[in-house]
Amino acid sequence: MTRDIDPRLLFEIFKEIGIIEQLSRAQLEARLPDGLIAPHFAVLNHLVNRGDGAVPIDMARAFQVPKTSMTHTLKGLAAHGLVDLRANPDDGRSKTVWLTEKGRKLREETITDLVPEFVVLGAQIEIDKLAEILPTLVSLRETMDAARD
Amino acid sequence: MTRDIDPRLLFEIFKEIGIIEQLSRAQLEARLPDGLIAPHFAVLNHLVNRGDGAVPIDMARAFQVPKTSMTHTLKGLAAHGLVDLRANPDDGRSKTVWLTEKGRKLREETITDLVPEFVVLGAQIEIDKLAEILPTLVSLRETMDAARD
DNA sequence: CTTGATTAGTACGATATCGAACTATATAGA
DNA sequence: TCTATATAGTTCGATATCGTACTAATCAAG
Repeated sequence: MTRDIDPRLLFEIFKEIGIIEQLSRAQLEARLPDGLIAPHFAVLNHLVNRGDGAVPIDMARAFQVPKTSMTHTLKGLAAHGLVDLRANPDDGRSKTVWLTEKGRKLREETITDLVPEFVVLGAQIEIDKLAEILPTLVSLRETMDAARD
Repeated sequence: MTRDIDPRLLFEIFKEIGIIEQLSRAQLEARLPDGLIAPHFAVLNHLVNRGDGAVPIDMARAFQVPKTSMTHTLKGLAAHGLVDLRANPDDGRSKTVWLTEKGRKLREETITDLVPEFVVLGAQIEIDKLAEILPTLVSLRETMDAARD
């Protein structure tokens, strides 16, 4: 016997997720230098996690943003000296993105700055419950991600 | 014995939430008429849930956006004939926001359009798990919301 | 009441997002 | 090899977001 989902459940979940996203983004951006916003940080973070030398179009796809938006974000990061853009030796149309020491350091410091905030938050909610939702969030994200074709 | 949270857990949760928010917003906006985006829908939805006649500044606070952004969003909704802006009889500085029949209908139809998408999604993930995360998301949102002073 | 401080909304400018159109390069098929 | 198509990146224009500054109305202290 299969059971259909109550659409209102997903509606509510997405509503809560939207609010949490907004609040967490505000917390992050409050700790970033002037002129930098969440997408800039996300790129720095991505480069640390996945490694330097990524191609802009791949990052645009990873973040689900138009390539024009990625161009703009990278331009901002480069202007702040946080990444270097180099030609891609394998493909004359594209570039590769490299973290500078400054970029690496900014990401590191921003995360450090966030930790106390996270600890306070962690003290006010049940950590076990938080740990439990992560796999479901990952699975939801993966399912939605796979569905976009 | 108290246990500190691992900041990486919250970091991961916020990362997943950020991605899910982006994907769900894309799904929503794909179903909205040209010129309308997620914030417009959020306002319509808010007015249905909380009732007509809300004051713009209160909605700005509810959505955690600057009042200038709310002015802009309401202007767009009014231009599309989805809300009416009227003077506030109780306060000459402010206005009240009222849904038009068209606005009510658009919200209704958009939700209807989303249902099939939600059903497909619901068929691919464990509904029980989804139902379980909602209370934790609510609690996380409430805690973060309360912390912003 | 009067006056100073506060509040709601808007105008404006800077930056962000994103679709359409364009350029340069790469790739695939004859 | 040629040529048509596809792809990466940029430019440009429209709209969105948001901080600053302003106006008008309200509130509060005396």
